[in-house]
Amino acid sequence: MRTEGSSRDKSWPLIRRSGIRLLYKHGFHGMTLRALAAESGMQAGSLYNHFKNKNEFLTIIMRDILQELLDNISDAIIDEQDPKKKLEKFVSVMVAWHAERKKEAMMTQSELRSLPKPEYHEIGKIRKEFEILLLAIVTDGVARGLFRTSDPRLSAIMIINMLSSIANWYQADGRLEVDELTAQYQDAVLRLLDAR
Amino acid sequence: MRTEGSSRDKSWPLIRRSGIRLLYKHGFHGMTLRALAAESGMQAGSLYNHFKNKNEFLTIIMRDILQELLDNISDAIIDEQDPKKKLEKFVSVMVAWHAERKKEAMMTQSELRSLPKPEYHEIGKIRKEFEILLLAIVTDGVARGLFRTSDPRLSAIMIINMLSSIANWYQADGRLEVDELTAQYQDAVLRLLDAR
Amino acid sequence: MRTEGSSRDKSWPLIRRSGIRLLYKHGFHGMTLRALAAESGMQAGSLYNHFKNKNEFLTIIMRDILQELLDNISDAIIDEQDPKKKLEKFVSVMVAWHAERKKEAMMTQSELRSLPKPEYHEIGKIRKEFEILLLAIVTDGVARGLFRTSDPRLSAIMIINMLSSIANWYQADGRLEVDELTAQYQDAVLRLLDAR
Amino acid sequence: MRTEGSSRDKSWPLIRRSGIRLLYKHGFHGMTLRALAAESGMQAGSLYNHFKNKNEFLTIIMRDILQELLDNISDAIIDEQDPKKKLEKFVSVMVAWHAERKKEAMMTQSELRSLPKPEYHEIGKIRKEFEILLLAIVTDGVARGLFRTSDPRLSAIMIINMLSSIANWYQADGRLEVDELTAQYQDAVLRLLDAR
DNA sequence: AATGAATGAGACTTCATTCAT
DNA sequence: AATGAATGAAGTCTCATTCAT
Repeated sequence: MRTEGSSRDKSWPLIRRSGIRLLYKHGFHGMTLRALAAESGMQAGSLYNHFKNKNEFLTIIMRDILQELLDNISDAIIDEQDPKKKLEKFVSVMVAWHAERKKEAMMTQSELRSLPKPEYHEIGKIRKEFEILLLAIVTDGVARGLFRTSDPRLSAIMIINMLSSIANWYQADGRLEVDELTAQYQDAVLRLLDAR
Repeated sequence: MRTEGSSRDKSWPLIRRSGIRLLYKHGFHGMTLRALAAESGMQAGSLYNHFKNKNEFLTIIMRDILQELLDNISDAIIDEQDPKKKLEKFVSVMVAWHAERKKEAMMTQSELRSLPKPEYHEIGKIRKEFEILLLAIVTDGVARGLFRTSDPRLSAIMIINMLSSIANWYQADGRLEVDELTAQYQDAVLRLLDAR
Repeated sequence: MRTEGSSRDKSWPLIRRSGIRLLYKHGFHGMTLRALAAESGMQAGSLYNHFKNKNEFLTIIMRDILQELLDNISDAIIDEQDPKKKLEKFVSVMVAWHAERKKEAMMTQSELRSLPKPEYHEIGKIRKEFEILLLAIVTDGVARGLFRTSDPRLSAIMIINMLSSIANWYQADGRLEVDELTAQYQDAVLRLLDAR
Repeated sequence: MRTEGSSRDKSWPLIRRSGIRLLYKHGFHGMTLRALAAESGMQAGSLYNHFKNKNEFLTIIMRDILQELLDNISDAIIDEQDPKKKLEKFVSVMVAWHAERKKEAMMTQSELRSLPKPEYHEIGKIRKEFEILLLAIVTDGVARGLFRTSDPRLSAIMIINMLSSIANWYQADGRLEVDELTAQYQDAVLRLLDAR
C-alpha cells in the first residue's frame, strides 16, 4: 500500500515547475502537453490526473502565482501605518519578486490573454488588486501631504508598470544586486511622487 | 475565383494589418495561418507567395514596426540641441506611439521570444537602440547639470519601461487623451531625473 | 471509437502489410499516410505511434524485408559444402522469394532512392551482401574447376540481376509454377557459369 | 519579331533533360513541377506552354525514349540475316544504351506504374516489342539448330532482364568499358542459349 | 512564351484529449 | 497515478494548375 497522496505530492511540484518554465519560454500556445509531460518525467496522458485540461492548468498556475505575490505584499504592508513606509515595503516586495521570480512574473503578464473568458476576469481581478493597494497608499500619502501628484491613478499605474517591467530585463548575473535595485526603485518612486 | 488586379501591392498591406491584429490577440503560436489567410481574404497556401514561412513572417513584421518607431524617434530629436527638449520629444513620440499603436507595441514586446535565434538577435539589437538613444540624452543632460541620477543606465531603463507599458493598459476610449498623457509622462520623467 | 484490444501487436503487422502493398503500387512519394492509415483501419495521426515519420517507416520496412531474405539464403546454403549445390540452393531461394514476394521484392529495388542518405547506405550494404555471398560461391566453384567464367564478379551480377528481375514480370496465375521456374533458372545459371 | 519557334526550340530540350534527371532521381511523384521549372530556368506556370499537365509530360518523355531505343535496335538488326549475328547486334545496342543512358533506362522501368491507364497500355506495348523482337530471333535460331532452349519465351525474358538491369548498377567511371561489357554479355547470352 | 500571384486540394505532422490496461 | 495507443481536429506547408498581365 502506498502512503496517501504521496505520488501527487511528488509529481505536482515537478509539473508546476516545468509548466512555469515552459509557459515563460514558449507561451501558452507554444507549450505542448507532451513537452510538459516529458520535462515532468511522464507521458502526456498522465497529466490529466493532475488537471482537467490545458486551460485549467494555466488558470491554476496563474491564480496560484498571483495570489502568492498578493499575499507577500499584504503581509509586508499590513503592519505599517506611514504611507511612505508602506510604499517602501510595497516597492521592496515587488522588486524582489520580479527580479527573483522572473519567469512567473513575465508569464502572468503575457499569458493573461490565453485564459478563457471567465478565468480571464477572475485573474484580472487579482491583478487589479495590486493597483488598488498601491492607489490607496498613494492617495493616503497625498491626503497627508506626503506625496504630490496631479493624477494619483496614473501615478500608481506608472509605478506598477515600472516595477513589473523589471522581470523583462533583470538578469540575476548582471551588475545589479536585488538590494541595490530595491533602493534605487524606492528612490525613484518617491521622486515620482514628489515626496519630501 | 480571383479578385481582379489582386497583386502584391494590394495583398501585402492587408496581410500585414491582419497579421498584427492576430499576433496581438493570440500571440505567435496562437495565430494560425488559416486565420491570417481568412482575414486577408485568401487561401492559406497563397500566403506563401509573400513570405517563406511563419517564422519569416513574424520577423518581417517585427523588423518593420520597430524600424518605423526608431525612425520616428530619430526624426523627432535630431533637430533639438537641449537635452531637456530632446527628452520631451522622445517621451512625446513614445507615448503617442504606444498609445495609438497599441497592438504593434505589445506584439513586439511579447513575441520577441518566438523569433528564431539569429532573428532574435537582430531584432533585439534594434530594440536596444532605443535604450542607447535615451541613455545618450540622459548622460548629456547629467553632464550639463540639467539632470541628476546616481545610475543613468537604470534611469533610462525605468523610463523606457514606463513608456513601453502604456501599450498594456491604455484604452483609446478611456478618460485620458494622448495629449494629456504626454504631458503627464513628460513631467514624470523629468521628476525621475530630478530636472530643475 | 476504438477497436477493443487494439495494440501494437495487432496494429503493426497490419500497417506493415498495407505499407508494402502501397509502396509497391504507388512508390514512396505516391503513397500517402492517409491511404496507409485507411488501409490499416486507423487515423493518419495514429501511425505516429508506430514510427517517427514517413522516412523512418520506409527504412524499417526495407531493412526488415531485406534482412529476412538474407536470413533465408544464409539458412539455405549454410549446410551445403559443394558449390554447385550451394548455387542451386541460392537460386532456389531467390526464385521462390522473388516470385512469391513480388511486392516486397520490387519495392526494395525501386525505393532505395527514396531513403535518406544514411539509411540509403545502411540498406545498400545489406543488398550488397547478396552479391558477396554469391560471389563467394562462384569463385569457390571456379577454384575447384566446377565453374568457368572470365569475370566472376560480372557473372555474379548477371545472376543476381536475372533472379531479381523475376519479380518484375512473374504472375502467380501465369503459365509457370515456381517449381518449374526454379529448375529453369538453376539450369540457366549453370549454363552461364559453364558448369559441367 | 522573333524567329518562329525559337523559344520552344531552346526551352523544350532543357525541360526534357531536366525532367529525365528528376524523374530518375525522385520518381514521378517525387518530382515537382517547381523543381522541373527551376532546373529549366523558368517558373512553374510557364511549363504549361510545353505540355498539358504532369501526366502528359511523363507520357511524352517515356514514349520518346522507348521509341528511340526501339528504333536503334530495329536499325541495327534489320540488315542481318543470321540469328547469331542478329542476337549479337541486339545485345550490343541494349548494352550500350542501358550503360550510357542509365537515367532514361531506369526511369522507363520504374515509372511505368505512374502512367494513367490508357498511356500505361500504350507504353507497355512498346516495351513488349523488345521481347517480341528478341523472341523472334531466339525461335529462329532454335529452328535453325543454332540455339537450344527448352523455353524460348523464358529465355528471352531472362536475356532482356539481364540486359535491362545493367542500368541499375553500371557506373561510367567503373572498371568496365562498354566495349568489354558488350563482349561479356554477348558471350553470356550465347551460353544461355547453348549456342555452338 | 513567360511571370507571379492565386486557388483548392491534400500532404506530413502535431496537438489536446480519451481510455483500456 | 501512470502508460501507450488511439482519435479527430487542426497546424504548417507544398502541390498541380490557372490566368491576367
